[in-house]
Amino acid sequence: MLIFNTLTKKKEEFIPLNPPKVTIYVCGPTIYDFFHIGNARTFVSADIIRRYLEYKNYDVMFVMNLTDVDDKLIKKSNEENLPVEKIAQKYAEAFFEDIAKLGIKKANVYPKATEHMTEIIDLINTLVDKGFAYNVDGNVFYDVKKFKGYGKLSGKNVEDLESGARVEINEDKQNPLDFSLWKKAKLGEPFWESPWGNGRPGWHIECSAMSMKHLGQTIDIHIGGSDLVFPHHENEIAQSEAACNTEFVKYWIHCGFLNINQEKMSKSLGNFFTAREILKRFNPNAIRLFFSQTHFSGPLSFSDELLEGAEKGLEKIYNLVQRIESIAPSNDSGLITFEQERYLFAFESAMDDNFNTSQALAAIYDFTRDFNKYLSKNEKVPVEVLDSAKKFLKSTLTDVLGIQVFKEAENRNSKEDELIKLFIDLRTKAKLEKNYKLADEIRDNLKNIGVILEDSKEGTTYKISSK
RNA sequence: GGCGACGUGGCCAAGUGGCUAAGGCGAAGGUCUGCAAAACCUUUAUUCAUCGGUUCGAAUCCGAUCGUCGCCUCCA
Repeated sequence: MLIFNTLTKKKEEFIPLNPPKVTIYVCGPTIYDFFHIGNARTFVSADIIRRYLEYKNYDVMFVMNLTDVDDKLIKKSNEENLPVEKIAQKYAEAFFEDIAKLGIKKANVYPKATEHMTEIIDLINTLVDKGFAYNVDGNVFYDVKKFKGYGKLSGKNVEDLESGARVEINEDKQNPLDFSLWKKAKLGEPFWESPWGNGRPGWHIECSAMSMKHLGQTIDIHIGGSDLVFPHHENEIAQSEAACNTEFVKYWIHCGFLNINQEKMSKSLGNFFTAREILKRFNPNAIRLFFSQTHFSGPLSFSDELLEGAEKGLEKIYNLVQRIESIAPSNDSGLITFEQERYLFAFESAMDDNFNTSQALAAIYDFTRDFNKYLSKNEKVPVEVLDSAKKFLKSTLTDVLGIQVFKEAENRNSKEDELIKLFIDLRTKAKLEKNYKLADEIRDNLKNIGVILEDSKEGTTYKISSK
């Protein structure tokens, strides 16, 4: 299995530190607002990576942090006149609701910065003791020049960055690139006691501390958006490796942005939709399919039209699932079978190559087309064929890509089912009497309430519109 | 200014040295149907931004040009 590693800029064979265990850390949200659909893309991508590793029988330990104290939270707290904890609590709840709707599997741990102050302070202490950090009047900074490997992830060097001159000017810093490990509390800000006085941690240090605490000094995979490569992840490496003298992360995985009109969707540009809004308008399975159509590392443009296209694709798969479920399996011998191994092979080969979901989907669509064809040609279908088809769709779409396809049918209410069948019978009678006007009226009216009738040789079936 | 990514059919998007350039959406025609829908079939890129080069052979490697975007400041 190959994974593209941002650190080496190459696809590398994936060899976990302690197989079958795999440790994954994902940079989660700062819980000061609802997350947007671009954030959702990264969360879903990380979820698919995790699901595929589990599919491959790895024992995955998955950690996603929640940043619950920082400048943005403090700002929001002032705006809404609520304590920082309340803001954090509110948006943490919203976060869990939204990721559940998106079908994202729960992490093993969701560590929060405020619950790891001891670990954070210990880590800063180590860095100060080792001479990698310095204290200026209660503000502790990391001394970038002390860490030889600084820039190895982002491909930047300290000199280039200095000449860039876009770095914030702070007279306390020895070097403009040095970053905060501990921020001295200003009046009215939340604070924790520390050897350097009251204050709070800088943004980068929490990830180092929490990753170490929950997953160990060296982890297998660290996932985040491309905009975190520099400075966030670069700084995490500097902190962790300086403190531990061991490699921090074996494989760095970065996700591409969601673009609107060819521009990055971001809070600061204001061109974003919250995942919440989008979930109100689109089926979460269609959203996940939409994400999977493009490789996670590249940019993905976002629009209603594109999402509607994904909905149509999903519909095609739903139709096949429904068709499979409506068929009575046969136990006759000598029936024609369907060879489905090659589709699974194609799917796995694609996923093995750096989680190439768009190629993996092609295998699923090929299966969909060919299996539809098989069903049309064969009146009787053996039990094993139906079972293996279901198994294929479930393990590829649902288990790995997180797209639910079998749920709809299970949720069908039996009263509703009887009622609809009553209408179908009435319409069938009308059709026999060649009363097509009435037949069409029944069909049209049912369609208007989201029940779609389909005639075939075997009779009329119905499906509930996915919208 | 420094660093980096990308440019494939009407749209989205795989493929990154060698079988007929995946797949989805859309469009057109057809099979089936009372008509639809669904499903299936056919058509829709002699060509991969442009121009050069390397090679027996390039969308894929190299160079130049044009265009788009990102990071260097909080950001997934």
